[in-house]
Amino acid sequence: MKQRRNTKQRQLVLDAVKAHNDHPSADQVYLDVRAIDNKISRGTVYRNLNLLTQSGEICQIKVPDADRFEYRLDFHHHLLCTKCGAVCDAPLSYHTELDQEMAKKTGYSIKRHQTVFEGLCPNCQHSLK
Amino acid sequence: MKQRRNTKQRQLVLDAVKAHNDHPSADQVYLDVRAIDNKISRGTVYRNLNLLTQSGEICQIKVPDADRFEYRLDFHHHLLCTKCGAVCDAPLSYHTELDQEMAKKTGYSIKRHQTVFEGLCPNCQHSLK
DNA sequence: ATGGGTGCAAAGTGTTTGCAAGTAT
DNA sequence: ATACTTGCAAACACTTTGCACCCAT
Repeated sequence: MKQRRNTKQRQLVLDAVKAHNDHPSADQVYLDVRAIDNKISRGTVYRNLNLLTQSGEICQIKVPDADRFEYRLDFHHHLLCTKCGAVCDAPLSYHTELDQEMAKKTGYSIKRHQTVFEGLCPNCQHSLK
Repeated sequence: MKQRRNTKQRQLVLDAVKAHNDHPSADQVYLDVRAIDNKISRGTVYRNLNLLTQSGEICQIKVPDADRFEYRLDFHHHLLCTKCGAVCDAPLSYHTELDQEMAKKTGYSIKRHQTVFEGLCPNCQHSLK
C-alpha cells in the first residue's frame, strides 16, 4: 500500500492554501508557492492539491473557470460573484438533516451537499453604475 | 440592437435538450443533433446552448467534467452521482427567502442559489459490492 | 535501496473564437 | 440587402500525465 512522504513542495502547497482566506485557484497557489520555490512546477502543485483534497486536509470548491481551494474542514456553503469571480464563505449553517431527507426520498446515498449563491459582490454592484 | 433568428440548428438544439430528462452535456446534445443533421458543428451547438441559456429558455448546471443542460425554467436543485456522473432533479423546494437573507447578511445582490447533493445513485451503490 | 515525488513538456478535455460563406429577415 | 449564423479549424484555459531523474524513508 501506498504511503505518503513529506516533501518540501507538499508542505509549501498546504501552507499557501492555509495562508489564503479568499479561496485561491490552483494557479494562484502555484504563483504563491513559486514565489518561495522558483523550481516547483504546475504539475506538482496540481498533484498535491488533489492529494490534499482526497485526504481531507483541504477542500475543493467547484466553480466556473477554475476550481478553488480552501483550508477549512467542515461542510459549508459559498457565495460567488458572477462578475469578478470572487468566492467567499456563506453565513448559512449546514443542515445534515437535508442529506438524510434527500437520501430517503431518492434512494441515493448522500455524502454531502453544497449550496452556491450567485450574485454580485458589493464592489461589482457599484462598478455597474 | 441584435435580434434573434430562427435557424434549423437552433431549433434542433432546443429540441434535443427538451427530449432529454437526464441533463445532457453539450457533447451529448451535439451527438443527438448530429444524428439528425450530420453537418452541424460543435461550435454551433455550444453557441446555441449558451444563447438559449442566456435567454432563459434552458438552464445550465455546473458540475465537474462538463456542464449539463436542462429544459426546465424554475430554479431548483440537483443530485449528482459522484461515481457515474448522473444528474437528476432534487425533490427540494426553492427557498427564495434564503436569497434575501444572504443578501442582507453579506451585501451581495443575490440572483439565485443552487444546491448540489453529492452521493451515489442506487445503481452505483450496488455495483460497489 | 526502494518506490513515492518532482520537473518538464506534451497531451487531454471541454469550450470558445476568427473567418469566410451561408441564410433568415 | 443586411447582419445574424454557420462550419471549420485553430486557439484557449485548466488540468492531467508519461518519463527520467531525485530524494524521503
